[in-house]
Amino acid sequence: MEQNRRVRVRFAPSPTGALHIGGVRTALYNYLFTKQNGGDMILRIEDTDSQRFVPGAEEYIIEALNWLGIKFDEGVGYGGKHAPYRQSERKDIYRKYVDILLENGKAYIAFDTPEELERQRAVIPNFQYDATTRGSMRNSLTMEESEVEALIAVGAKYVVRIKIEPEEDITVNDIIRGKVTINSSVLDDKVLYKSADNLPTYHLANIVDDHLMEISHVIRGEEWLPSAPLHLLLYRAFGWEETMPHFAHLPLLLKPDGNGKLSKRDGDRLGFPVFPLEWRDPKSGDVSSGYRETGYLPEAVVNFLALLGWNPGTEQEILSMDDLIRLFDIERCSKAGAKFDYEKGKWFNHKYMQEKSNDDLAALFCPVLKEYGIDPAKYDIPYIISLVKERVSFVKELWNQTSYFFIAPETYAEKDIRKRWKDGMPEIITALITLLEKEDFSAEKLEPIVLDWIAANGYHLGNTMNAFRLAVVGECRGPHMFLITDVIGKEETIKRLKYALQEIKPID
RNA sequence: GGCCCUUUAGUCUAUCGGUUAGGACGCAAGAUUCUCAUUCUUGAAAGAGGGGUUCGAUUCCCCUAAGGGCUACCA
Repeated sequence: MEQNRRVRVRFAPSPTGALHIGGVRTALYNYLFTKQNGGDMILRIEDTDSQRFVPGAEEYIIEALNWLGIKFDEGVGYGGKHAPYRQSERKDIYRKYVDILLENGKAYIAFDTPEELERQRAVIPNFQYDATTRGSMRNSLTMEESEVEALIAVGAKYVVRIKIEPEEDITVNDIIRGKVTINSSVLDDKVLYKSADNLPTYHLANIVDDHLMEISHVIRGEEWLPSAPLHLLLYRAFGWEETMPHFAHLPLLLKPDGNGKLSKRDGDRLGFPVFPLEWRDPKSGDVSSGYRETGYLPEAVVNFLALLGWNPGTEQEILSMDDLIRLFDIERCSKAGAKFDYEKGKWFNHKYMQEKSNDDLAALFCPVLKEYGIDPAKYDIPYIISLVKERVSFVKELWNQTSYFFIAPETYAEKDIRKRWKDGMPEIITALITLLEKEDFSAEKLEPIVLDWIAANGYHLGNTMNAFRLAVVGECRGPHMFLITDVIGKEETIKRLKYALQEIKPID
């Protein structure tokens, strides 16, 4: 990389809805790259499509990235010396630069309406507005200057198009893909400035803003690779090629079924969230789930996403944000799209759950308990969590694993009744009640007493303990039995055993 | 259709011409255990196909195929 230019990157989403997980990864890679280089991270909102603007999207994007720990130095909501950072507030700037292009002959005015273009496309196969066709269209290249002026004076709608010179090989040097060359003849004279809303298109606004905001590296999705040559031509047209940013086009995140890139519209259709945060579409009212609400830890999401398209080259997979900033290497990014593997995401969350302290998990779990009508203050929640945490991947799953600590079972798992509540068992449980009633109930004391009693009477250890477990828990699962009885106490344990004796009928 | 990008197990990937092709998720089996889960151990599983270049190709080149992207007054 040439000169000692300060590293400045931007994440430039369009506020057309929730940010999807692929966009999050793009933001993450930008962040990792700029932070490891001591650079700046800029948030620019590209709202030049007034038709597709969705209220709330901008706030959503900021909140989502904030949740994930991706921090900005400048931009919408953060301020900075290049403000404003919302493109809709930069109209005058774009107009000025469009005029420069018009003056130096790099762009021209076209009066063709969308309907007229539609007709051309219907009549001429593969119609493209370019050097071969613009001579027969209604534009400032084919019309008299006086006529153009007259039309504008009358208020005729027009667009500004870039004038692409044909038969020139254009090479973009991509950090990830190397040199990508295409011939200018396959490019069309893209609209730079729209008549519909008097706003620039992405292409123009993007180049002007990246230049003005002194962006050093453009790290974006592969869907932009085909228009990169156009962007290079625009830098040239403005005479900015010397300070043009470096480009890196990231491989796309693909649907797990292998049909296309992951998109916002996938919502929950694929069986997992595609959004970082829950999103309620303001128009349809549809709610799509988010990673946060599903119970993901932000560290897990960041770690998982970082490894979709990049890896450190070692066998280490659990990486904190600081690790990632230190190890990230944009040149090591893979080139091929990555299918989104939700199962692996779950595994990451499990790993991060295990690293959380019991107190931290308790703080996350208490709201869930309250939803179920349990008062956490009455229990030692961190201790209960310590008994079951290793068997869950999400905070919400803690409820399935701990509900019997708070609520006595009313039904019993049929397969466990069938296996463990056989003839003679009710009598053994009745005898167990008699034993328990006179014993000390701490786990360490009770365990040898009960085990010795089972052995002394010649009962089957597995069957007896599992019947005991079935009566107390409702099914045969959970942590060590005497740790459970220790938590729920003598009175409750005996109550549950007595209840089970009336309720459970052996199944043959 | 045109243009561009890509191609190692089901999935994410390591390998920068010479390896028993490594790791992880998932899957299967076993061990541990009063149960389920965790954990541990083991296992099955890959270089798209065809040509070159080379003493030697997963690795470099070409062709084909497949997948993906773009092809709007959307980003």
